[in-house]
Amino acid sequence: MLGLLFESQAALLRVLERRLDRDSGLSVQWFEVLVRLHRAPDNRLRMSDLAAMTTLTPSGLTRAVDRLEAAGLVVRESSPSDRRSSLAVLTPEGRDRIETALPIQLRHVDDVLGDALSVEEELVLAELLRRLRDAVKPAAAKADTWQDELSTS
Amino acid sequence: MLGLLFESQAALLRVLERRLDRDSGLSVQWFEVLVRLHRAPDNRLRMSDLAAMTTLTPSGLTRAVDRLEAAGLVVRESSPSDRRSSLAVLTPEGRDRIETALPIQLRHVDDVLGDALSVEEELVLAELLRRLRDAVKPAAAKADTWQDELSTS
DNA sequence: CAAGATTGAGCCCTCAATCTTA
DNA sequence: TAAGATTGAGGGCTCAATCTTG
Repeated sequence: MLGLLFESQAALLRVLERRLDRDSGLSVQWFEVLVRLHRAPDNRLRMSDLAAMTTLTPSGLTRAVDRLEAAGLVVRESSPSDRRSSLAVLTPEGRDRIETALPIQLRHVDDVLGDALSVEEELVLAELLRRLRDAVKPAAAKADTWQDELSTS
Repeated sequence: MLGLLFESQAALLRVLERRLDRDSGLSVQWFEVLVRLHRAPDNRLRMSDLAAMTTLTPSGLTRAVDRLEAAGLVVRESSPSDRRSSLAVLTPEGRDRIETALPIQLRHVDDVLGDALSVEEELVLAELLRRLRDAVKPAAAKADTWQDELSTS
């Protein structure tokens, strides 16, 4: 059961990150960050909130945003309310990039999942995984936007 | 749905690898390899088969076995039937190590999963994940031993 | 030429420590 | 003292190329 979770995730990740890189030139981490920012109000999010929403640690997020900034897809702004925190903000170029990549990637997800599960089974799986995640990572439950975007996948 | 799979796996992995390292001094990759060898006939497996059973690529497996060998938990032997392939073999020390670690880690898995899901739900989740994995990584289905070991988890 | 295993190069992540502000 | 973010050190993984054997 635990092994299955790891294996299925790893195998799926292999296939999908390959396609994501080939079609859109993005890593999974970049994709995660850009999707979150794209859905966020005003296209901006605090670094620590972003870290809580993705599979990255705060440290990993810092490095990822460094590279996204160097690539021109994101910029950092300092928070007006709290001088300790900084905000990651999507640039117009980053916006274009994720808006192009998203529908392509969603189609790939459909392809892969559609072969294995029916629509009803996908819903059951999603529900069980949500419960699992919420138990292990409560922080993510608050900002739960992925499945809005990916619910048909 | 896709996001949930990644998130739940990542969050679970964080928690469990922490405990595995603290209690048994093993990484998840080492644990995977040792479990597979422990269950294999004669405690030995070809490198490529081992790679197909774990979340590692052939390349990653080579490095991991290098380190396991340096740690004295595994040794390499050349295959008698095919001079191209080598076999990873569990040492007595490796055997002790995994036999100590396994029950501890299974308890941790129970702790974490038990909070989130009922026994019936775990079975459903396992079945769905198995189908998903088999669709994406057919190679793993052949050597499907994890859930024997972890079915109660 | 294909299969099995390995290595060289490069990338990126994590932990722990550090710096700044609340 | 804690929260937010970052960096220094170290480790490990992947891809692509290579070497050996079938």
